[in-house]
Amino acid sequence: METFLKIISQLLATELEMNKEEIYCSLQFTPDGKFGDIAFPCFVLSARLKKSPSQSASELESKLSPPPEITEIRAEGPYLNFKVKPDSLIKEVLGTIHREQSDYGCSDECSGQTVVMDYSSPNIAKPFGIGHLRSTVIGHSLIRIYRSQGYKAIGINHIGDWGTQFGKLIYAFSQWGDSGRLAANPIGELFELYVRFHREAEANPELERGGRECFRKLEEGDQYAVNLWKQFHLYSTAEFDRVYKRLGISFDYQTGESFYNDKMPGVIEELKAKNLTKLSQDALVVDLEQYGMPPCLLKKKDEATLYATRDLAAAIYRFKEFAFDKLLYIVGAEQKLHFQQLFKVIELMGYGWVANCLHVDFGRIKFEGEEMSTRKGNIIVLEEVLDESQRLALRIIEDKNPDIENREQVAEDIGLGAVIFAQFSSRRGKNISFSWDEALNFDGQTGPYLQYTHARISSLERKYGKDIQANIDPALLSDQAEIKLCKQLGQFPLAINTAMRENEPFIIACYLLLLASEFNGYYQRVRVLVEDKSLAEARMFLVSAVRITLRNGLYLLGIKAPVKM
RNA sequence: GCCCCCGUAGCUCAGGUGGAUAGAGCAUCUGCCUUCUAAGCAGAUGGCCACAGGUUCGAGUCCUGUCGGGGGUACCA
Repeated sequence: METFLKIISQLLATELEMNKEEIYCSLQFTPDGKFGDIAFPCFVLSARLKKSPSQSASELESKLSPPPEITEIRAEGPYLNFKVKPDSLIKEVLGTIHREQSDYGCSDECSGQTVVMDYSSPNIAKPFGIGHLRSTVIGHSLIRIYRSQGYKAIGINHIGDWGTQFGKLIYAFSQWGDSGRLAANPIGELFELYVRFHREAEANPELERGGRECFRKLEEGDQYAVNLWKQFHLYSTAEFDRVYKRLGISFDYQTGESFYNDKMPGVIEELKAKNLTKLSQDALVVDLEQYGMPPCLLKKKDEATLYATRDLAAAIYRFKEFAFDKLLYIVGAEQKLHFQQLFKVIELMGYGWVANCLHVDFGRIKFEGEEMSTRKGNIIVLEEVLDESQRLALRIIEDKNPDIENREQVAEDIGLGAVIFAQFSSRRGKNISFSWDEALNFDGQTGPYLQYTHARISSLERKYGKDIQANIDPALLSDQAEIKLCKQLGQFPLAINTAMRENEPFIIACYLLLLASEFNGYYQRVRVLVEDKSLAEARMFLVSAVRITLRNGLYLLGIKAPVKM
């Protein structure tokens, strides 16, 4: 599709003596094919030519003569619309897809650049809750999206394994813990201790003091505290690994907060040397009052560090280590202020690269309207959701396609598809309210809908049983729906690019739903495997391109595309 | 109190930098499986885009205010 945009922008650039890139960017796809395929909005011309947009459009219409790939140039009000010759469209788009296969949509536009992403970041000693799902799947998807555009993408799981909460846990364990119970059911036991600590702390504030004291000891290297912490860590990462394996996610680095322990003193020294710190209420802070923000706390009055200290050390370390062109934090919107403070401090330290740091925020997940709180113990364990989703998928498979081989695996793929896709069902800024009904819905705008579409086309390919021919006669694909599908297919690279620029995998999810919906409408109405050999060949060429694109898109979202379901 | 985000169909959400008739899905109702997987398709119902002003040729989109919801606001992350 870019081919045609380039041809048109070249044509207009020559005629108007304007910048080609500028025109290229302003071109848009028409709403519904009624007005041709590609539109040039003439609003920008009114100031230049001192004419109304619609006047400019109609003048351009009479001046321009269409190149061979364009059948029609027409002014419609303020828009100048171009109609692409169907033959060219079909050959160009479908040809590209079949040639590039799983690379369709990829580009080397950003090769040579490095992006570092901080995502997932669950806390040890707690179950992997549904609250951490968003960061995990958005980050994973963005890694794949950036890589598809040529970036070297480095994924870091910034595990929450340091901080006051572990002091609390060590304290709780020292009071009520039991090694036997811990070994038998580590996460369950730790979770109970955590909840109990917060419950009892409400009546007895002494506990909070004990927790803080334990964290300070931990930071000082106290043997008892460190040993316990190591155990918690080991148990937790084993649990996380199980979840990540299931989701098909791996990280380049699993360097949690504790990794930056030995890097904090140097950063604090640097801040002091740059005269940025001061003592306020016995705590070591960077004052940000003149920037309208509360101070950034580096050390508590008991000398213990805070997460801002660790994030600061982490950012500086990452730049030294990876010399990134971009650093993304896939972290909930409630930490917005924290990142503003963090970035401001880095800026004050004189590091220009802070301009390339971005907090990619997202809304909360609420459970059927209720706030979820780890402290109070009402948490939805991700594995339970995945289990339930798989179970439901299995039930449907047994009902609809009982003879399928390895049904457990297919059910797992579908179940995961539903849960993961649900995370992309709205722009990331929105809060998501989790409900079992919606999470386990396989109808309509869902992952299984896309997977089902993919499986049906795969089934067609099996029935067809031959290799897809590339030298089809484009004139055989003359149905309006066929042209429309080609246009939609041609916009896939653009969708990926937009998704990357906006750090918004949702864009791809939307694109795929539209593609699948257009395909399903076509498939319902038009028979693909017809008697006429060359017609069947041509339709398979189209339909198979849809499958390739669906699979590539699902891959970018981190969702599997089974060939049967 | 102050700062940030949000308010579009009964519900969940789309509507890239203002621009061509406000769109999907779910739910409800009606059709479509002797032909490529009905996890599908076609259709119907459903909207003073929270409210009030303003900017302009043009506002769901931008500005101000009001109301309603969410988040943040120094020793949690």
